[in-house]
Amino acid sequence: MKIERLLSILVILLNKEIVSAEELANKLEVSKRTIYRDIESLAMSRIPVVTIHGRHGGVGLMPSYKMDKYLFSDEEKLQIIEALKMQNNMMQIDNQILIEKLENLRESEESYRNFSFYSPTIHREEIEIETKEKLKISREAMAHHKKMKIKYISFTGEVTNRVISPYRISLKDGNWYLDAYCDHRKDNRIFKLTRIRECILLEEGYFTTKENELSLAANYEVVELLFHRDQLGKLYDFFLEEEIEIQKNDIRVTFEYDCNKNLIPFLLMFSSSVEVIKPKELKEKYYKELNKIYKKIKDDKQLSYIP
DNA sequence: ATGCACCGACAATACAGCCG
DNA sequence: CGGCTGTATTGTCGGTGCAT
Repeated sequence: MKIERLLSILVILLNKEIVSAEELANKLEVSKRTIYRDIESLAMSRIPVVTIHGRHGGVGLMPSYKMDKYLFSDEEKLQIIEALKMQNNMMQIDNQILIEKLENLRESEESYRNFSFYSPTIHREEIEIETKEKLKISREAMAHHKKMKIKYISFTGEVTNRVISPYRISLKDGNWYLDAYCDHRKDNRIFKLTRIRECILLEEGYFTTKENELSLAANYEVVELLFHRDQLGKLYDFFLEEEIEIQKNDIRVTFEYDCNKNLIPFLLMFSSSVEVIKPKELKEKYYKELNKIYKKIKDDKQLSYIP
């Protein structure tokens, strides 16, 4: 009977912040004195019971005990720690104390250092440091609803000075982007962090407006490319097993791609080791780009040895 | 001042184990 | 089996101390 009551008290305490001895006594149909003896038994079993004196006082459990024994399993705590570490490494969010608290709550002593988010993007280490600084300013701007003044270089090299109100940071295809309302364009725009050359946090605040999704409707088309055999290793960075067809001398890759997005920079990564089979429009666009490069080399007088 | 946790002392009750 | 004894559990009472 006593054991059953002790368990009942434990369950009640796990579900409530503070319970008075009288409430427990009424619920379990015993006297308050018995409840106090039970609490003493729980405390002797190393269950961290805390009591609060005075008005609105009562009996409760240490919050860490609830977290430790009731809410999360060791595995679940580990997952939270990993997510926090990722936030810490990638976003420079100072949550070290929280991570340590959670690590202390884990049953297992084994430290979890199998994950590293040291360099999450495709950029050089120096660029990564610069980007993290921009991320920090952007986060601060979003947290305090402050505007930012930026110098931005567009894809085509056009330089503009803008005042923006950022509302979202995203990591896509190895690059950081900032979604923001642009005072200059009077519309929402997406800014690639590496192309933000100067960035200052302004005192001027902004009101949160409804975020507009800046995505055009996807328009998928089948793309077929032919790669040189020696590109196979690189191809697995971008394509699925079923999209790659290994042939005798080359590799045929067939995949669906949103033709609103520019595929040319990707193709140029493979220099002469790639050939566009279809669609025809992409092939033409690609050759046009190659022609531009060829013309540039041909016109360079310093390179007299080029035929 | 009041409400509540907390505790000691003592009594009542229930139950198990032992013995004749 | 019935009585005795020891132990565990619980309730009552009265008091102390702390927080509001």
